[in-house]
Amino acid sequence: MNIGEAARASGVSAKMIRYYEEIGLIGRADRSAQNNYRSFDARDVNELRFVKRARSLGFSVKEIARLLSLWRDRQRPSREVKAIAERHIQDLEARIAEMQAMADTLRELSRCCAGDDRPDCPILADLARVGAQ
Amino acid sequence: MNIGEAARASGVSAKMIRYYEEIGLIGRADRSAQNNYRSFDARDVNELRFVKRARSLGFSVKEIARLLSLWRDRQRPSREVKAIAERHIQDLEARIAEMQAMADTLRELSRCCAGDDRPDCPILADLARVGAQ
DNA sequence: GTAAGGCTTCCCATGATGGGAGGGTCAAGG
DNA sequence: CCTTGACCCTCCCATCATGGGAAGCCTTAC
Repeated sequence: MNIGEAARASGVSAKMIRYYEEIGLIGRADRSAQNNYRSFDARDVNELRFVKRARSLGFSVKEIARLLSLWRDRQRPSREVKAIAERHIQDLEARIAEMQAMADTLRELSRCCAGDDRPDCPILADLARVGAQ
Repeated sequence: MNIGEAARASGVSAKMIRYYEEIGLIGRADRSAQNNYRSFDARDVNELRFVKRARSLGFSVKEIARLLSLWRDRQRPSREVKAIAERHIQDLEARIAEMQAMADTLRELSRCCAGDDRPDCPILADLARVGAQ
């Protein structure tokens, strides 16, 4: 299977497959001796799908590297996997809370803004406010 | 006022002040003829505080450029400011929803994971799952 | 034989931020 | 007068994951 087909089968772009290989997230693919094309098998595609799914859950490449190695290790303690997941959940929750606070503030400011032809604007007034940053 | 003092007064790092100047978000600061140091006044600091506050609400530099120009324009229609804010709120909401979905999925997987010495792990099982990406 | 499409590598850009090197400037104190 | 420390300057590099695009080789089909 060439890289294009592996990309289609896994949902990871050819560009990203090469990148993941370069940074060592996935192993170096075999090469055809004739044309130097990368060659993938079903195992590789499964690995790429794993990466794809983990990315879609927001894991960083670094976290995925760890998850992949735990996945390969039949003796892994599930504790370690769970710990990575929990840490990531906390990270997501923190970022969500931060953005939620931004959105709440903005909704309130927007609610108070007439949004017409007049120049008076509580949104700008808030941004220009001297106090609390 | 030198850049260090302006940084302290505005909460924007000296590094970022130079960057904002370079990309044209703020005007080029006057320079002392003697030593070529940038020179800031209260007006500049107010502008930097505006930028700082807008960044803390998650606006991109591009959006802030627009907000700054509306702020300077006494004839601005508040409609335009509100439109920018509303778009940004929607953007935030979309990103929050996305991260919320990730967190929900992960919480469920984590809840089902024993997190002990045994290798069985529904989190890895989900990542390795062949179906729906 | 040629055209299309796939593969290769290499370089560049993104967005906002920080780190650090190498070198000029200034003020205070010995 | 000289040193020291605290500024300031510019320039380059790194982050993180992703895509764009160029130049060039290979293969397949017509």
